[in-house]
Amino acid sequence: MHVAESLKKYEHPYLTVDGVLFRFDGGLDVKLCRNDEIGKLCLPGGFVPVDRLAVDVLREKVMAKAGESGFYAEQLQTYDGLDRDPRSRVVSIAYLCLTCGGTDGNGWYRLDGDVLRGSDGELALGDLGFDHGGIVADARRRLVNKLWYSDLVRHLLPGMFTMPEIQAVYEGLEGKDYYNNFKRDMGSRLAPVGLRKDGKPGRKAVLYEWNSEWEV
Amino acid sequence: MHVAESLKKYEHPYLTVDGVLFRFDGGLDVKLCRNDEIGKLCLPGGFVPVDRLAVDVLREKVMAKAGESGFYAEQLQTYDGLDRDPRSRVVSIAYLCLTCGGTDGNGWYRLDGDVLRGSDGELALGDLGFDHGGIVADARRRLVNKLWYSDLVRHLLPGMFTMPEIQAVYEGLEGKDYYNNFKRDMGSRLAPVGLRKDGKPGRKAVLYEWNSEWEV
DNA sequence: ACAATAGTGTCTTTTAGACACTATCGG
DNA sequence: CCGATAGTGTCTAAAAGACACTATTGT
Repeated sequence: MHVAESLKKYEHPYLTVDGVLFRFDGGLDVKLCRNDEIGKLCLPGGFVPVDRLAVDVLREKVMAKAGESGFYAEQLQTYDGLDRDPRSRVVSIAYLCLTCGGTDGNGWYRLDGDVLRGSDGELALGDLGFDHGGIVADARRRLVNKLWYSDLVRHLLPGMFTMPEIQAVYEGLEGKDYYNNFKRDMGSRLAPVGLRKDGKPGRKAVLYEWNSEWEV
Repeated sequence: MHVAESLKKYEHPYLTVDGVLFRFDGGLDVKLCRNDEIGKLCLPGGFVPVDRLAVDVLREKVMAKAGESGFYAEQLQTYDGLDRDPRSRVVSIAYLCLTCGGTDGNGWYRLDGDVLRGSDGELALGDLGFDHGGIVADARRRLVNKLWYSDLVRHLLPGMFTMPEIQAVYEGLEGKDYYNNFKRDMGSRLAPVGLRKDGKPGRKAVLYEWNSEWEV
């Protein structure tokens, strides 16, 4: 068609995806991988070609660069600053991604305030490549904001979990104490499916799964 | 640099912006303009060149195609479906835009459920071009969701307004009744700045402005 | 028995919903 | 005075915060 034709020679921005993959294990961890070109830790991601959906490219790149698959992903925001990549104009669609435990044990960094702690030492959010530090901060804010009016937390937990376990996720992410009111506050989100039998002392915990009836 | 070089010949998606500009005047109105190429009503917007910010292009295009300026704008979501534009792969960053009254009186359509009513008749959201019907629906949902935990409503109102006026916006958008509790619910958001003196019968209403101290 | 963990009950405080009533206006 | 419109007070119901207490488990 004629508009598309006239745009053939039109120089337009590159499009990329970046994934902020979180897990929760006593604290919030984010997956990072080293970018050899700029020599910094970055979010996994890559360029979006004409014939592929951003989220599909995301899954492929996160698998290739970070060894993770099977995670939950939803769009976070699109970053289009003119100089976010000094090499050329690159607009990036960022995704908030959640997983439970993770496939590959490497590349996880505990996000504690503005500092990232990994097995190879400690760095600040601002030390990440490009504008990725800000993207991680935005992703965490979104995750925390949506905790109670979405089912995001599901994706940070296994299919079955106990009340103390899910409460620890909420309390860790929100930095607040729900005392013994947590079950009450969960309302109809959870459905009991059994008892946990671990060798530890103390009363056996009831196992729950997410109630599929529940909706935001 | 070498990556950018190697990407020069790489065919990548076009990037556009689309603006969902709302106003509130007894009901929610959205600004649309006719796209002559596809012969349908569409959101105002256009292509993003390499050297410009999406939001700047948005303002320019909304001014050029819809005659509106001075509105509030925040990013809504990015739409990247492979076939959203049959002519070629076009990824669009959509913006939620708000204004009070508007500059140009034309092109406003009352959004009432799924139907759009304008001076030239009535159509459904699904009759808009591309995926713009869905984008409008997403924008309204976002606006309504953020009403209480953001200051979005400011941008739908003039600098000074009365309690019944702002209450009407909330009640119209949420479809619920706040009885006489609205002032209480507004908490510290508003600050009184005078009295409205219109010629109409009834007690004079107190004029308020947004309290700059208040934050989400 | 006891430390450790899970879970229940029950207060108080705060917030939300509903509406009766008072206060001003113009004509 | 009367119909309109704006605004206050108060009562009840529901939700949130805080914590004492009970219930099980392994050692």
